[in-house]
Amino acid sequence: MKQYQHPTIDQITLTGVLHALSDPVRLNFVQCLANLMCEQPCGSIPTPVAKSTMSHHLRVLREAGIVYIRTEGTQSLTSLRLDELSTKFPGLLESVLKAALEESAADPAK
Amino acid sequence: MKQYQHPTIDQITLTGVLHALSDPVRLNFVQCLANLMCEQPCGSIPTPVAKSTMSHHLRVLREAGIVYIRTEGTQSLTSLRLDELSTKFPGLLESVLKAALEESAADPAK
DNA sequence: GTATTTGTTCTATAAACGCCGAACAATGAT
DNA sequence: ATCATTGTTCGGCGTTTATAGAACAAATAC
Repeated sequence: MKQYQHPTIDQITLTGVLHALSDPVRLNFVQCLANLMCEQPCGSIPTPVAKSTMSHHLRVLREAGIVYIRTEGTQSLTSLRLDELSTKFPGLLESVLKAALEESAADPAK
Repeated sequence: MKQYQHPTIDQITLTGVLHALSDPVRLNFVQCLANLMCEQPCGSIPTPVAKSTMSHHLRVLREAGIVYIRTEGTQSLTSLRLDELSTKFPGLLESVLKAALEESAADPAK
């Protein structure tokens, strides 16, 4: 397909990260990514939105520095930039993911 | 003046909190609030926006469950709901504030 | 009473956002 | 070459957002 541009660590901003994670669809996707612990094609994670919408969300996550995307064949493999984010903002993504987990556990609906 | 409505702990959502903190003006205000360690009138914290805009931002922070606002005389006193947020999302606000501090330390401009 | 202070609400505007379908691109399979 | 798979990009639509100024409300000071 094509190659993607990713921000370097010092280009990542806190507000950018928070904004990217503040959308339910994106947060849920990041949560799945963290659970699976390995890079995933976009299609392997179920989403409630159209694929063009998901492409937009992945772009936001990528430009915020949260995920790394590479292409292999026809699919684009997405992985969390966990190490780099932990370097830039220690504990941040961890506590967000923990909070997301607890919230979804407390609310069995949806 | 008037009294405000605040969400209960279980009405607070993670995406709501993240969204509220993803705006630079709001995040900066929350940072100041955390540093001062006590409730503050809105006007005591310098902001780059008009007071009507700040009123809007405070409303967002209040409705997200991040701040508590009460009125005394003509001024409205704002305080962080740190304890309640720590109960709902342990470590979250702490790591966001730590990240904000480190980011502003790394970038002496602005 | 009038004036001052502090903040809210209203109205408007411009930008950003989330969403989708259609068209397109690139790879892989038949 | 044709078809299927996997995503991206584009155009558009409706909603939300950040912003500010003007008008308003309430408490305080004079």
